[in-house]
Amino acid sequence: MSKQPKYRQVADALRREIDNGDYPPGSRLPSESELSARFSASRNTVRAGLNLLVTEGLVSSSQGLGYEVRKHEVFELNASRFENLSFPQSGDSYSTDVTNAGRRPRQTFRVEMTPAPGYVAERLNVEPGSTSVLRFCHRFVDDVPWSTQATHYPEWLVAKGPRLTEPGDIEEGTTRYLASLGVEQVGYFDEIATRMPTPDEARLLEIGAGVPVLLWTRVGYSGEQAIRCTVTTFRGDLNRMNYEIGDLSARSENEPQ
Amino acid sequence: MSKQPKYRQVADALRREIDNGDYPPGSRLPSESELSARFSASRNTVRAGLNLLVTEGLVSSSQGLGYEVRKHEVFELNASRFENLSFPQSGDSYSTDVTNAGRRPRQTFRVEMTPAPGYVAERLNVEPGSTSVLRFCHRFVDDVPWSTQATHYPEWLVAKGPRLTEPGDIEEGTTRYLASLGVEQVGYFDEIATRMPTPDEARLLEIGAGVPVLLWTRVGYSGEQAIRCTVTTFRGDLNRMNYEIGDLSARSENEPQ
DNA sequence: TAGTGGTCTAGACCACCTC
DNA sequence: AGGTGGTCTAGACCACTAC
Repeated sequence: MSKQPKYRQVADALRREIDNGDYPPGSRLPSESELSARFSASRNTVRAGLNLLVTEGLVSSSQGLGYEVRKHEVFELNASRFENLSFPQSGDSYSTDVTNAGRRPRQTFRVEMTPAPGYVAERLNVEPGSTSVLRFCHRFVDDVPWSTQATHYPEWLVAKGPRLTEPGDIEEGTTRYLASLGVEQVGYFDEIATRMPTPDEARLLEIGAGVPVLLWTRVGYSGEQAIRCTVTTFRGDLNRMNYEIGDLSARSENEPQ
Repeated sequence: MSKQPKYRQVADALRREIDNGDYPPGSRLPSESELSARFSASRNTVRAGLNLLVTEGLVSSSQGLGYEVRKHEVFELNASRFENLSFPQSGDSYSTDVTNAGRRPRQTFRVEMTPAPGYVAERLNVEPGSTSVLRFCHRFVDDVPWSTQATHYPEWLVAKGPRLTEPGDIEEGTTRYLASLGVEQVGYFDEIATRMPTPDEARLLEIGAGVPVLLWTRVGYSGEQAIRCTVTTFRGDLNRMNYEIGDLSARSENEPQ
């Protein structure tokens, strides 16, 4: 073992004490000056150590209040059932999911015509920069920013389904609306990635340092044609996704062996 | 617009220049002292700005070398096909996938008997702390640490399949071996989450600051029984997962509309 | 050897929160 | 008012990389 720099010793000691339960989730750490005395280090050095814990997502800090141990409450989203073709739902599946979990959903919504970003154009199989309809949701659970969702529809589809450009919600859901026009989604291609948020994302989702985002890109197909590309950006500390594959009908959830 | 602190101005300016292509991926940023002169700020302030970019995953730094703009090369893993029940593969699916991509796979491997961690016990439906077999892989692509994979099997299954405890690879694959004993995996339950790496994970995967991990937990079922729990920890900057749902057989991948 | 980033200090002043 | 974290400085010394 090589000698660790002092700020790492500070971080390691505090991390151990947090893992150990000395500082449970939601509790406050000692102040910088107390830690400075305890570790015989300058305030700056202690700050460097605390900053490590912040970027690890273990604690958060706020001016005038101190450092708090993060609590993690996770919302799980079933991506196989979500909008599943065999489980048709009425209305907005996000709102029903959240309400079923006993939480209060809220969302802001807007529609705009916009050139398709390269990433989206590629997946919709249209020319980069060609016009697309963007339907954008900013979603909250109990007034905490939870995720953003941006769905792009290609121009040719708007000709068939002009209501896609309507600024308000589509009552029966866009999937159902398109199906009523004979454009039925028969399959999805999902991509999942993670990275640190851009400054814009950090602002929209009120993410502090040390929290990554979970990116979920879903392309919906009707036969050979891609008809939509939905990019959902989740706060990584609050969300988890799951998929069911194959036959899980017999699965028992409770009694241990 | 409120006035930003100086170290944020430094970060914002450099971020804009990076996005703008002034510093392409793989290139080096000016040295701290040069930036210090350019922004009329102390070296410490410039360092605070650069540290922001590091924790955002945009640049990395190394002693004696300077700050380098990260390049992102992503490996995509198809989780619906991977070990898919209808697409049986011979041998190790990881190695074949990587080789098919024209890269060189390498892995270290070990087996141990160990108490099942709470997280795993819950998913295997066994008592927390009861014995399980852990088969652990540390995987590299072209000698870059890529992921770790820990598969736990419950004790009762080892009685049926004693070769699970063999320290070496199982030639035909564990899935196939278990099937030959009448324990066939008929379905999976996948969970996907993200967070910042623990210090241990950061060491194993050689992750610097600003790179989250992607956690993939797969529980395999044979009828009502959970027979394995596999936790894969990916470097978030190098990996992406995808799932295919429904009927994508007609999907066209190339010609724009 | 020269230049780079890594660590550390001591002290100053500001902004925010609680009482 | 007093305590908390947030910002910033000037300077010192160390460790690593390149030449």
